[in-house]
Amino acid sequence: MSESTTGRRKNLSHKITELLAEEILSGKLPPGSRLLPERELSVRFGTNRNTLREAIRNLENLHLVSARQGDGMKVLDWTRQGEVTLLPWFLQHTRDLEASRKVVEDFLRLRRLMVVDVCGRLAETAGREELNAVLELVRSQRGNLGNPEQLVRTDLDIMLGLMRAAHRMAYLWSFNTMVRLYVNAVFSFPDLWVFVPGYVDSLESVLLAALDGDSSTAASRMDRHLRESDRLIMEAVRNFQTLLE
Amino acid sequence: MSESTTGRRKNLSHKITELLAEEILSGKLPPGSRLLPERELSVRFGTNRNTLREAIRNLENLHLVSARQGDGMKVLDWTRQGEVTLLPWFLQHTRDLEASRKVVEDFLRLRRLMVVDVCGRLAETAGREELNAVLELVRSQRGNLGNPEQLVRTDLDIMLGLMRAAHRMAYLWSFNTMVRLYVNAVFSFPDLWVFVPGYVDSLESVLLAALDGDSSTAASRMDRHLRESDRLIMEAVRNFQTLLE
DNA sequence: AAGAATTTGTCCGTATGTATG
DNA sequence: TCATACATACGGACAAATTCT
Repeated sequence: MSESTTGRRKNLSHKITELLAEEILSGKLPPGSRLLPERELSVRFGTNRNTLREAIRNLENLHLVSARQGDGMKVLDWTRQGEVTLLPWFLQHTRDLEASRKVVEDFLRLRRLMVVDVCGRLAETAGREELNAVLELVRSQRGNLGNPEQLVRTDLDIMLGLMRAAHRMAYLWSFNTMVRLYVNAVFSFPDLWVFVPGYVDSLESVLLAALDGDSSTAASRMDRHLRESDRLIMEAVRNFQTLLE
Repeated sequence: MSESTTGRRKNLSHKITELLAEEILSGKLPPGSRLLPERELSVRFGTNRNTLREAIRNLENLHLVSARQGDGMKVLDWTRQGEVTLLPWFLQHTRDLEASRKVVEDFLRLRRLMVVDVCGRLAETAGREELNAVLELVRSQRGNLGNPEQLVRTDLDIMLGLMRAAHRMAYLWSFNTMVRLYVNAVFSFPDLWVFVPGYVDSLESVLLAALDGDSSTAASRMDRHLRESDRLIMEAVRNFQTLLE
């Protein structure tokens, strides 16, 4: 399912995955309902069993359906059993604006928790060179103020840089997964490219505190920064959703 | 890759995935090195191209390798670009005990961050019936004190129950992913089935605070509980690793 | 600059195994 | 016991992208 995060050309099985995911996430195929057998589905979509099975496997990886040998395929209760990779699919196919707003809100909140936690031990885990490298990245943002897309892109790099600097692989890998899910969404909606006033100064002060050996100050500054940033983003989301109605 | 989380029989492509992952994670195939072409690899593993491509796709999903049409396949810098799903693979194939210890530590820490955060708004987001259901689950643990495996299993259910009760899909789905990665590891090592003294009382007091409308007390209690629990688990990990040396 | 060689991407058809009801 | 339905594996053909000559 890395196709959903990269911008690659879509193959047939991916298109079928989207069609079936749409039917499931929109409620047309509710949890518990059974899918047609593979052979019949492959006829319905005008393809062969192998290609269709590709699509089924994608749906299984999203925990949208489960297939049992000898039995058949049924739709799972994805609201309870879904995987994190389901997030972009959900946002794309649901028509429940309130639910998708909550998903974005929680997603930002998770990001904040992780980043702030990492900042809280930055001085102990990161080397000065690494911190300086991120600081330089932050300062380079002054030159990007006229280029929103570059601003967003570098902002993600800064967060990733902090994760890398902290040398916590589990955090970095979890963050990688989240960022990859997020990046497509954020680049699809320029309306959400929102930055707080004093953006560069805020982040700069975080790095300076860390370089000063004061992790807890770094953490509290990052917390304040992200809370404000997330608040603006959620405001933008609401405005954007209002336009859709 | 759901095969790695479920206990299904391993097919050929999965075995090939493990062989190649082992070579990569052990450093035999370092980042930047190129893999043999698909056709040659399929011969080397005594299979056909399609089955081998299955394995390659698994490695791509783990962000261990990338394949480019017309070019070839190369090993990625997985320490920087790995996905969260790489965690169990890393733990299984690395021989770096210190690194794997840190991974487990961070994993537990992530769990704590998420669970505590959810507890911090439990009274506002969860219904009384849901909280009572989790409370009942907690109390049922008294009857499982002689059955460690059931204790572990229900402990996971309690955490998942809290996530569900809070009605935050992004949290629940992220947590689902983490739990599924964790569950195999934890059930493979009974040495790590460690529970703090007063386990049931601790969790009970969390739920009672939430039912009392006091989310912040619930959160701080859960924080204390998980810090102590994680500390014991890490101690068990260290003891276990000492035996391996 | 053009074309040949190499390599992955996509899709199809088929045969056989295995779990389920 | 038997039919059904998914699971696995193999082989082949052609398309598309890249690299090299």
